Amino acid sequence: MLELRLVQGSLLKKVLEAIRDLVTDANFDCSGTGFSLQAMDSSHVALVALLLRSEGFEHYRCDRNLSMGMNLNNMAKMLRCAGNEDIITIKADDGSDTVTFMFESPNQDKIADFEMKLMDIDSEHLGIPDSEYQAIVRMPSAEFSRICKDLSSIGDTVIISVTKEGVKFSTAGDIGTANIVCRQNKTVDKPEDATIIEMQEPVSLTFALRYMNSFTKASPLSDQVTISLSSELPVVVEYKVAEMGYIRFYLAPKIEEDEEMKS
Amino acid sequence: MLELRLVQGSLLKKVLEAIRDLVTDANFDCSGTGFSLQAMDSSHVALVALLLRSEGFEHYRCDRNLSMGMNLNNMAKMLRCAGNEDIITIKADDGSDTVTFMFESPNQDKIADFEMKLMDIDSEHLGIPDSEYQAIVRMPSAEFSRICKDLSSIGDTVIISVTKEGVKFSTAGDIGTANIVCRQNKTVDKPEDATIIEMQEPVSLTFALRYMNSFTKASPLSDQVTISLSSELPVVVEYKVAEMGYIRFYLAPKIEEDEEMKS
DNA sequence: ACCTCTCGTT
DNA sequence: AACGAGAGGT
Repeated sequence: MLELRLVQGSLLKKVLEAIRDLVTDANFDCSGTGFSLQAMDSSHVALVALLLRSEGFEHYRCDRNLSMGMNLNNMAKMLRCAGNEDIITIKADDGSDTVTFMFESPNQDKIADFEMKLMDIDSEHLGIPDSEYQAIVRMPSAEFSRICKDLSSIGDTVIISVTKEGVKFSTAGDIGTANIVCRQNKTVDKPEDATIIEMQEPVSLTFALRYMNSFTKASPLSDQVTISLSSELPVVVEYKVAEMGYIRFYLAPKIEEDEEMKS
Repeated sequence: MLELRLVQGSLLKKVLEAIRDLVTDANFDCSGTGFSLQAMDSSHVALVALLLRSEGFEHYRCDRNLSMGMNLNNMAKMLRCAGNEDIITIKADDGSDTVTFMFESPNQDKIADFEMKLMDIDSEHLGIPDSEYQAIVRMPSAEFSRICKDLSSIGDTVIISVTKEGVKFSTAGDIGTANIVCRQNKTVDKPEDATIIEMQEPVSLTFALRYMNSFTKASPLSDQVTISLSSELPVVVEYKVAEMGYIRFYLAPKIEEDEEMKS
């Protein structure tokens, strides 16, 4: 028996909007720790890891670990039927092949329940080691989103270069080139406007903008985004989910063309 | 000679937006009583009945009964040219094959007149008897609209079930099922938020969501909608037009599948 | 915070 | 033409 009651239901709605265009089917894993998901995108290039800790739920009952395979498009369709102020409860009976989403309007006048079929999905759950990163950039998520969107109208890839003064996003395409530099800025009126760079050593890596633009769909979840970079490691683009956990996107850097030739 | 002056011209604009995707051509009937329309939708499944009483007009002159056939898309095109604050006057000369819409801006600085060709439309005018209904639900029009829209992302039909505690909207589709229950609620801060159920006996009927979603285009006309249900009778979905009359939509229930087989 | 309106997109 | 996203207003 599973029963997870989330007062701020809009969080779950946003989580699904954030990952549904990257991942079509995935297993949600429930344990005492929380409600989590790990999945590769459909082209097996990027990885999404979601964690919503049990303490973030008003009520969290999970009698035994459960892995529920869901079609994220169908799940998103149902969650779109919840109001932004609704309380969302996720329910599943042991051994059942369905999951129920219950939506309660703030004044309790409207109660909706949506039942969805589960599916069998085989997925290897990767252990993701905690790594040290050469550079960690924290910046406003809206700004990062705007930059990726803007650059993708010029080129297909973005080179992210971090020095301790700032972070530079560069691209090149048929019509020209573009560079956007964001300076570190800690002394800002509102903390959510800050751009903070923690750098061990300069780093410069190249990524496909297509995936970056998918990642930024998570922007509504958090005012800030954290970008963790190291040579040889996938970049981690992380959005906090208020008081509950995070969504992390992993993407391997593009190898420089000359190195690509060597291999 | 016909001359109808409507101070709150936006009402007529909204009326047209409400019915133009259901009905393409229709006769507007003018008499001493008022300005009215009755038409089947293009697939002859739903019926629209509009009444704007003569008392609702600032000036109402209708020398003799007149039936004016109009293309509602063209009429809507013209009315869209009126500002929301404009006073609209509808004029027609006896025997003329055109109608004129005159728009006066609130400060009288702008006066526009649009002349539109009338068309011959043969329509049988049905007498619609006043019936007793097993259940009448009054609820916020925006909520009804949202429910129909949400359910149509899951299934094609809605089952509306009324008990004295509340009204339930249900659907089923490939990806799952959905039930939305609205409780009766008379004791609400604002009367337009109330949900009121007058029930003689429980009733449960099935309707095509496609039409319901067309009906809800009339939501801008009124904060509340009235849904009148009886077995064997078409549902009536009614929106009041402020101080003037109403738009009513009629739709026959779907017959249960097993009964359909018999026939 | 919610809703409306406008704009851009499919 | 209809829908969805974004911005601005209440």
